[in-house]
Amino acid sequence: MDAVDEIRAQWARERPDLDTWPMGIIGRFTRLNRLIERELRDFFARYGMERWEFDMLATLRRAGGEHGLTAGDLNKAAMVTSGATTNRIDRLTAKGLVERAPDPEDRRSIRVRLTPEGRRLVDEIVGLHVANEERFLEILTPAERSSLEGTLRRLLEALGDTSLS
Amino acid sequence: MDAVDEIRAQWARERPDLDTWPMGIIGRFTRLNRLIERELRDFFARYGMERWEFDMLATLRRAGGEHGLTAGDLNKAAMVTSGATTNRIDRLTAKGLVERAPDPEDRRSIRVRLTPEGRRLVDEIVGLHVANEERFLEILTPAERSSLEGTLRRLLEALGDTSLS
DNA sequence: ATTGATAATCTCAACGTTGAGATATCACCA
DNA sequence: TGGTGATATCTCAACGTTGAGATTATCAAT
Repeated sequence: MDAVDEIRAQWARERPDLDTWPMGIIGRFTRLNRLIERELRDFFARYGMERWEFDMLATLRRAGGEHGLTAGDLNKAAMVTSGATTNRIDRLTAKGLVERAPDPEDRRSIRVRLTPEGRRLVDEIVGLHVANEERFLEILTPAERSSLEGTLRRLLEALGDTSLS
Repeated sequence: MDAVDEIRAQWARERPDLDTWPMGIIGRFTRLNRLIERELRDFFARYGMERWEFDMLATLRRAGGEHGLTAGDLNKAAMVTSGATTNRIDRLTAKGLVERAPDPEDRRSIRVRLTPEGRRLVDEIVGLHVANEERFLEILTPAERSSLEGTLRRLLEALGDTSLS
């Protein structure tokens, strides 16, 4: 019996004509996400970071290469508007964690690269971040983890989330 | 192969020492949630509503009773701060969908009640909302749905999401 | 080469939430 | 009964995102 069971019981009492089964899944996605977001925020706060800061550094780090990513790439990865990305690049630049460079292939674009300090920071934290995420999932058996992952992947594919770009 | 598989492949290339399996689940929660949020926003926009408006009306509707809920109850249900709730009650009041009434038992509190128009509106939309949510899940078999729901419930219970209050 | 359409980034006003503080009320106990 | 700490709501300045628009550069086609 969790909060979503309570919500569905309320609906069953007030609107017995409705079958609210989809809330049993989508409502739980929503709540789970909020709880995880809160935990992640607390986690990154311990390192003096906001979540979006880690996300941007991690996006750059895992992309690899010497040339960094364009502002547009970072837009898409973070799923925010271009104004927000400009602002975020400005702030990480002020912190000395990334830097802008001209894009040699397209003068409309810029390249955003990790500084050595930015790279050091993300490499230090990413392992701790994964270990922290493991905490939330440790009550699941290996079989449950694998089944859950497979189901989520199928849902994402069905919704068209098939590519980073 | 979805976006999360790509992300994990990037990490495997750049940091082969890391086992990023938790991202296979938590990363998918995050992305699934964002996609569902976008769909729900579009859905409610078709009825001239924001998602928070429906959520507040639905919270009041399923609670039942004549007396409505206090502002604090609505705070907790929406997981926002009291300032945001004051603002939202103001706006729904201006639209004629809810009304404030004094709380007979506690003069610090207020009671927020659906107006007849608010109740009519939420009763009209909630069925369509559930049908819309079904769309996202229709590719799952009944067995998968039930297994997924059970796993999510266990995760929520483990994270302490056991009550609405 | 020129033109027009498309694309990438930045700018900025408008908007909603946050978080801290103010006010009023309540519950409890000395 | 009066006092103290807790609680409920509202207020408001600060902040970050959005969405539209401006600017500059590129591409496609002639």
